[in-house]
Amino acid sequence: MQKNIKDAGHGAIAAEQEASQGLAAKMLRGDLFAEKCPSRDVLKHVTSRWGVLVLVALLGGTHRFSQLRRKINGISERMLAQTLQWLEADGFVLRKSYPVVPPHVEYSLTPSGTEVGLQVQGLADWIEGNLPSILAAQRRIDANAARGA
Amino acid sequence: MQKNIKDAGHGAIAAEQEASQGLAAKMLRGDLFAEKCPSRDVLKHVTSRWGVLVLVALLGGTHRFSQLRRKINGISERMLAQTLQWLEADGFVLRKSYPVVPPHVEYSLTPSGTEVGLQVQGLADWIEGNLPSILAAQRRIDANAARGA
DNA sequence: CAGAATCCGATTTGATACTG
DNA sequence: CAGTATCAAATCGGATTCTG
Repeated sequence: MQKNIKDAGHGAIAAEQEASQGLAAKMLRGDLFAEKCPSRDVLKHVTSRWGVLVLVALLGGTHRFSQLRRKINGISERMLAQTLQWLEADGFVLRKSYPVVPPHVEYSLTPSGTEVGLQVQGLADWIEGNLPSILAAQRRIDANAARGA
Repeated sequence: MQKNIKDAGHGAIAAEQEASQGLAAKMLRGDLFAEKCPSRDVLKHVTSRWGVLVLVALLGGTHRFSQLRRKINGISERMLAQTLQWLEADGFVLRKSYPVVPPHVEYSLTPSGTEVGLQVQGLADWIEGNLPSILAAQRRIDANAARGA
């Protein structure tokens, strides 16, 4: 493999698809299985450790920074800020800053953000709802593994 | 913060919920907003860098190790093995090993795995389908930021 | 309050080489 | 083919400190 993948900016999908499917410049959809497709970055932000939680939290409505921090138990200021910036840069989160004496900033989902939010909420809900059976399966499996797979 | 969070095993949800909602030992559902809830680990595996791709790939049917490796462009052997083990331990992936001369191993989704798979596929599809507009939004946003938000 | 900046340990990830 | 072992690099992520 070459080392110069650095130049593969956003035009990557086009190049990638052109190579694999012969499509022209007008790209219609991303391909997560393609190594250099920008969609991978978006997926990375959304599915980052805190991305899912932030999106689900914001589905509940506009929140302030410390509101989110309290709601998402265990997140640090650094990671919350970072995650919000990623999601904002992708156009999923809208940041509104009010120039008042004690700073006041509100975060909400854009229409686009609401759509991804709903997708990840589906996943989050499924996991929360099926946790008991997942834990049971985990126990069955490594009880089995312990005895020699 | 204490350092001994190590002891917080799987009983964490019960303790967590008991503390916040007064529930008894019989846990009915996980809570991703709770710091020590095991559901966070499951989410971590599923949304890990390659977890989503592996699940979506397996929705397409049974695959062998190297089939997956070829399909999921850019994944290393190490990470594919690791990811498959996580998903297997959570009961999402079924590993069948045939004791033949050139080793032959097949991976498929369990019923439970198919369900999570469909959830993540929803997300994956949305991202792939909306990539163009996401990229456009990204450009608008940092063009704006460049000029001074 | 809402962050930015810095320090630094813990994880993750990837090449590479080796094995049943 | 289907991995495991090992090492080095990159990144993640938290605690702390500082600012408007």
